[in-house]
Amino acid sequence: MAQNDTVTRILDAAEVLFAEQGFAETSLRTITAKAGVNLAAVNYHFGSKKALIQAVFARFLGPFYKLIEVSLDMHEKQHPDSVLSIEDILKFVARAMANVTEGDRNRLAIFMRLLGLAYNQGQGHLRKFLQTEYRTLYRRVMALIARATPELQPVERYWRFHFMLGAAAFTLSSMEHLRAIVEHDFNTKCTEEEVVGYLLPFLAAGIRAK
Amino acid sequence: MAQNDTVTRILDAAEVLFAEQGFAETSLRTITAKAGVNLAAVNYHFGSKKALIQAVFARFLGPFYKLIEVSLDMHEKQHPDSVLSIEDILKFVARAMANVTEGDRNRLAIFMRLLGLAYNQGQGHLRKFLQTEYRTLYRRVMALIARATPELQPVERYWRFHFMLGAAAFTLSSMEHLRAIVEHDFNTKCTEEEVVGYLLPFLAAGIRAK
DNA sequence: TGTACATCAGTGAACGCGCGTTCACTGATGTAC
DNA sequence: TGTACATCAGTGAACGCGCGTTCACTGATGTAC
Repeated sequence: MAQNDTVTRILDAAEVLFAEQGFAETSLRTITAKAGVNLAAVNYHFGSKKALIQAVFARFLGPFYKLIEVSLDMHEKQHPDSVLSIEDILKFVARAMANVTEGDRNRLAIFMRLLGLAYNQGQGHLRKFLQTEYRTLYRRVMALIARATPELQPVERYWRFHFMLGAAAFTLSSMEHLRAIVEHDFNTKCTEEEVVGYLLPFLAAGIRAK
Repeated sequence: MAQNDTVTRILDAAEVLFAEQGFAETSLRTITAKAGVNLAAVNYHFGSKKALIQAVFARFLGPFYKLIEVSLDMHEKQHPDSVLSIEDILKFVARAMANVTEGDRNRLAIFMRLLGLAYNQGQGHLRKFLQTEYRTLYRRVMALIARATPELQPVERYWRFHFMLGAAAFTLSSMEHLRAIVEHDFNTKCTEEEVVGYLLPFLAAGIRAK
C-alpha cells in the first residue's frame, strides 16, 4: 500500500466520522478500523489526533481557498471597474464550495458540519488554525461586501456578515437532518442546490435590511 | 448542605463548563471540583452524565417555554383577531429569552451555545429530548409565522425559518468571541442588546425576501 | 420521653474500560561502492 | 553484479491515564410505638 493511499484512507474515514459524531466522540480506533489501516498509522503519518483534525480541514480549505481567489482574480481582470453586488459575491462563494465538494454530494454537508463543530467544539487550536488560514480571504471578501453595501456602518456590516455565516453554517451542517423533516412534513424532496437556492436570497435580503 | 443546594451548584457549574468546552470535553471531575461537591454526587442526584446534560437543558427550556406560551396567550386574549407581524413574533421570542436569562448577562450566550452544541454534538439523545420538549411551541410559532408570511410556499417558509434559527444560534453562541473581534477591529463595545437589535431586522428582512 | 428503625444526602475509594500514544520491530525499496 | 547499509511505510502489543460509574459506608433527620 503506497503512503498516499493510507493517508487518503485515514483522511476519508476521519472526515466522515468527525462530521457524524464530532471530534472528541470519534476515536482513532474507529477511524483506523473504518479506513482499514493500523491504529498506529495515524500517529505515524500525522503525529497526533489534533494534527489529523487539522489535516482534514486543510484538505477542504486549501482547494476552496485557491478556487475562490482564482475566480475573483479572473473576474477582476475581465471587469476591472465593476462593483459586485451581494448576490454576485454569494454566487462566487457558493460556486467555489460546490466545485470543491463536487463528485461527492455529501461533502458539502460534511464541510459545513466540520466548520460548525470547529467553531463550537475544542475551541482552541482549530479556531486559531482557521483564522490564520482564512485571514487573507476573509479580508478580501469583506472588502467586496463593503463596496456592495456602502450604506452600512462598519460595525453593523460586520454583524450582518456573521449572521449570514451563521445561517449558512447552521443550515448546511444540519442539511441532512432538515431535509428528512421536509420529506416527512411536506412529502417533498429538496436537493442541496434547491436549499442553496432558497438560502442566497434570504442572505442577500438580510444584509440589505432596512 | 441542603439537597437543593448541591443540585443547584452542580447545575450552575455544569452549565458554564459545558458552554465553555462542550459536553464530551467536560469531565464530571471538573464539574464537581468547580461546584465544590463530591464526585459521586452527580450520579447520586442525576443518575448519569447524560441525565445531567438533559437537566441543564431542562432548567433553561422549562421557564423559557412557559414564559413565551403565557405571553402569547395573554396577547391573543387581549387582541383576539390581530395578526402578528414577523417583527412582533421575533420580539416575543427575544423578550422571553431575555427574561429567562435575566440577572446573569452571560446566560443568554450560554443558552445559545448549549443549543448549538446540542444540534451538532452527541446527536442522539439531546436532539430527541429537545424535539419532544419543543414540539408544541415549535408548531405554535410556525403557525404564527405562516400567518405573517402568507405569500410564502410552506417549504420555502420552513427553510427560511431554519435560516433564521441558524443565524441566531450561531451568532449568539459565539457572541463572546465575536464581540472581542469587534472591540479589537473597530474599537467599539457591543452589548448583547445591541447585537440582538442588529439581528432582528436582519432576520425579518431575510424571511420576507423577494 | 426514650428507643429502635427508616430514610436519604453525601462521601471516599476503588473499579474496569477505552483512550491517545509509544516503541521495538518487520519488510520492502533505494543507494553507494 | 553483488553486498552492505539507509530509508521509510507499516505493524502488534503494550503503556499510563483519565474517564464515568459503583459500592459500602457515614451521619443527620424524621417517624413509630
